[in-house]
Amino acid sequence: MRMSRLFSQTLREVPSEAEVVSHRLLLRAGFIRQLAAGIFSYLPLARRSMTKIENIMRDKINALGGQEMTMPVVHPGDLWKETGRWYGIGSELGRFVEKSGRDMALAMTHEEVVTDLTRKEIKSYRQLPQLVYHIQTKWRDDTRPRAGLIRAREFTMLDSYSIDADWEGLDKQYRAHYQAYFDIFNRCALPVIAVKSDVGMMGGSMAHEFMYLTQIGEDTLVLCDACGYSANRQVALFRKAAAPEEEARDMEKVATPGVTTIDALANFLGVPSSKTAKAVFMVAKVSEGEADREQFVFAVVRGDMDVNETKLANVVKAKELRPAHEEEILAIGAQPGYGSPIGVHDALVVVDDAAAQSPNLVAGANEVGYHYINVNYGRDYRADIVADIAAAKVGDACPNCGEPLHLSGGVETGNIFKLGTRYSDALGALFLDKEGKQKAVIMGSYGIGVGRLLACVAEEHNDERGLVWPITIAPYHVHLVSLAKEDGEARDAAERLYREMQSAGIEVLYDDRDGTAGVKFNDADLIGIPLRITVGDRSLSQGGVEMKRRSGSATEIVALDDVIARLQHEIAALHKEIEANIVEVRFEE
RNA sequence: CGGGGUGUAGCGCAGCCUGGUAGCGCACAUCGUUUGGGACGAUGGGGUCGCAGGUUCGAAUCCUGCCACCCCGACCA
Repeated sequence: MRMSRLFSQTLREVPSEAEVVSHRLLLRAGFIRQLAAGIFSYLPLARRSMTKIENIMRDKINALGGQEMTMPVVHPGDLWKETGRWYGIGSELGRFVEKSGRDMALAMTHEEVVTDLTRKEIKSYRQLPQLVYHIQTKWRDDTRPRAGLIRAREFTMLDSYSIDADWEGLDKQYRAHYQAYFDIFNRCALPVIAVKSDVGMMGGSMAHEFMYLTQIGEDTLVLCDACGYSANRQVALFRKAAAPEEEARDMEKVATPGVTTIDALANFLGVPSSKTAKAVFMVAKVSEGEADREQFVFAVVRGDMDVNETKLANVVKAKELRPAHEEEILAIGAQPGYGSPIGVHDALVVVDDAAAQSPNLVAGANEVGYHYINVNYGRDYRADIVADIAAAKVGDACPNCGEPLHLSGGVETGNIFKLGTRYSDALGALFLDKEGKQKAVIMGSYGIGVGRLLACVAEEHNDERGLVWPITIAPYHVHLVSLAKEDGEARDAAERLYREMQSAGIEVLYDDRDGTAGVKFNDADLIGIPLRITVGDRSLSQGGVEMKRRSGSATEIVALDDVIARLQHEIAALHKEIEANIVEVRFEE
């Protein structure tokens, strides 16, 4: 490609809307342009890189036996009503009405459509297992898109769907994806870790997320350096210190004027916060068929812990959870600041297992200015649910090995879900097994965001001058910079090299523009193509052209006749360096 | 959805407080001089000042409403 003909231009100044480095550089280098919040055009340079990413994905999923297809972006609302997600998902699902008056949905994911296809195509165990995939546009009307391609509303995603006759088959395909996904990220030179995660709106029984660790990440991960335990904070477990064994003492009301926080309470009574019970008031939205119902949720954790809202939402089967208003709290017989489950009514009481096992806690008296001491679960209050609803925090003990946990930010670049029969049951995707018995197919779904992956690679591989693409997904292999002033020896050499590279299959971006060396070098650094060849009178007088890697500072003079062979060697070497970094992963159950 | 901020040429910004019909840098076009790390000079093209009302002889500027975009939070794969 001649740069004089390239559609996009580099920007000297950063558009003011861009804050994170990948967004800034992708804009400045002319890879992307924003049309609206979270909606982007992918210009020719980005398109080339994304095509390379997609081809890496195709390689890896094809190797698992995947069959590529394309499912639509516009879906009938009825299909989403059949699985209940039309009602279960809020404004994030794009909806519109056809001219005939029929409800339609924009694809935010494709479980409905692939399961609908499955129920029509798959009749017998003889057709199973199956693995189908596509690379397709999704629309998720995120309330707050941000950070360029990291969190867009319209984006392209690889998603594959496994269909099996039995659970062993699902396990096998799930593990295969676990490995294949690491391979994909490794080939793109993006370091990721896999963490256990919440199943969220997908439903199902097990999920892992592939996380790129970075400050700008919006997810919080809980990690153990000692044994490698890793989980999204939403589901992270931790070992809770057992409460000391004590005889239950008599409950007693004590005056605690003006003491409304756990810290103040522990201070006032001279007890550790682990000897107190913290009350958290939430209101859950629970789906009941097509309607939603609000349910007051009274959560209790020990004072030294916080409620994990995802865990809580899961145990109460809530689609949404919000803090309760003061009037709602008073209405169930509780008192903000002095709340406890003792004597409340019309509330779903959820008690964390550690709080339930801790004797003689301090808890509110549901009366302004008073607390109870020596409150004991079972004797003084009851629960509808006892479960782990506490959030892991820095320094908590690892659930596997007991060593202290730490936290990190992460961007979710991919995820894998064991869907089980969540969708096949809902849509009746049934097959006949060997015995002629009708069964629901067992499914898994697996996804990677293409644009987000591109942005994460840009976030990981850059320096103060611009992007530094790994060879595997760089838009071109070689940036050929001509410093020829006018027609002459240097121009002829550059033109000749450009033709030779093209016929040798070397992908080359040729800077044939008029302009100064500074402008061209700066653009080359900004765009970040891995290899740079510079042709000018000076290099010719030194015996040829100058070759330089974008990632390093060393330059080498290469004779004109050797350039193609040297480049082929360098390109192969760069590929080899990426392959060398690929590590064997083990599947963490 | 709550809090904060910003909308003036493709990009970055000034002008707004104190109303008088728009300016700077970069980019773009032409010519000349330059040419190995963002050159110089000259000339030129490009803006219904986010949109709609209002106040006024007169609005980028003052008032009201709306919209868009960004950041923080809530939310979310």
